[in-house]
Amino acid sequence: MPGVAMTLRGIGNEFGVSMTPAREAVRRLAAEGALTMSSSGRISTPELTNERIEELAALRALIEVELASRALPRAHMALIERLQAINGSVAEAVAHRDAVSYIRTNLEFHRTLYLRAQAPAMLAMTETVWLQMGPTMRALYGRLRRTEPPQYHRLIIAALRAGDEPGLRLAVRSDVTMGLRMLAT
Amino acid sequence: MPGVAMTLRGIGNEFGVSMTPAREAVRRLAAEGALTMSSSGRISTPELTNERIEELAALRALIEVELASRALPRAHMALIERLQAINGSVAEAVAHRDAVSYIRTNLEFHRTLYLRAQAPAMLAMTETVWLQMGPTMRALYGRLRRTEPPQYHRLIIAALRAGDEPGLRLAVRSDVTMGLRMLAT
DNA sequence: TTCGCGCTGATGTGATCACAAAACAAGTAT
DNA sequence: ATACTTGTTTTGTGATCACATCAGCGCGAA
Repeated sequence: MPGVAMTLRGIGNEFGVSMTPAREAVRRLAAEGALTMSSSGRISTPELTNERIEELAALRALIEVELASRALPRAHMALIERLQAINGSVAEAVAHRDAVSYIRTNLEFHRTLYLRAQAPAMLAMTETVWLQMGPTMRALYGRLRRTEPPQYHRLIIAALRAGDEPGLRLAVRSDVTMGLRMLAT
Repeated sequence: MPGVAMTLRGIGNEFGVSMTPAREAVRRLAAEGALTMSSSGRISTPELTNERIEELAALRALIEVELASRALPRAHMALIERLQAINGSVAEAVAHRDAVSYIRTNLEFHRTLYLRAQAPAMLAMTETVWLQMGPTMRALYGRLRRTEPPQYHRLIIAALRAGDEPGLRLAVRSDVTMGLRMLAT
């Protein structure tokens, strides 16, 4: 949950290692914004303000639209079929109201598409943004009551199949901003 | 220089500390892409391929244009004058053929503008990109022989003064892509 | 001369410890 | 009842050490 505090010794014990590896993992995650370190070094999951959520959503929209656009010329039939299969898992997670599984499969859908863009630096940046939103997404999707799968995923697949670049950009932008608009209170 | 290897003990000695703080700093920089770690853990500065440079330039163009656009409504006279002063330092660095000073003042110009956007996550992403290009920029600007200061900085300032948002976007995009086009061989 | 092999030195990793600082709790005074 | 203070516990930091592993180098054979 956002704001939860953790200790290095606790993390080390949880994973059966000493403080040293726990420290390195925490410092790295903190550098990526996935964890927050207070001035005195205390560790906690980040609590995002609404402005921060809006900013991260804007970053996602910027970078992921570009990634999708770069992936489009390389998107063959096999990829589209994989995306459809993953989308089935997303729908299943939504039906079961499994927030964690929904987040995982949803991001896998996006990552599978973006991998085709052959742009590792952009993908890494996007995944950093995802990581920063992790606790907040989990907390808010958990209390969310929905049964319909994400509509924009179908639009993304349709645009890929048609080779429609403007349509793809719009679909990805809509999927990202709509998915996050419900996060901001 | 890109590709130069470093050791934890060497870094620790250089800064008068033990291996532990050196390790944490290196791991963090590696997580941000500012350093490269081989599969066996050896540390070196990154050697960027041309594709990587193009990708990072595209990221800069995407995010920095957005940052400039967000800073525009908040750009008052005092900020524009600060930018002009910094631009004078940039011109001075170019005249003295001081590559390091040029990179520093050039980035300070951009950062000063983007700070007004009130978008810390975007600024952090941009600075991460800068960090990744650091060694490459230094190596290639060092051998560069130029005497004229960056032309697009004047365009940025003019667009800010006129409140011209499309012009500002174009000027920033041009400054970023032109400045990096000379990096790709 | 060149390729392969074994060895030695160097390097990163993880554990443990001492220490300082911060957080917490309890007790007391107002 | 509340606020302040003091003592105790917890927590992160940095240093040091043992160890496994890898890179580099020299030696020898084809």
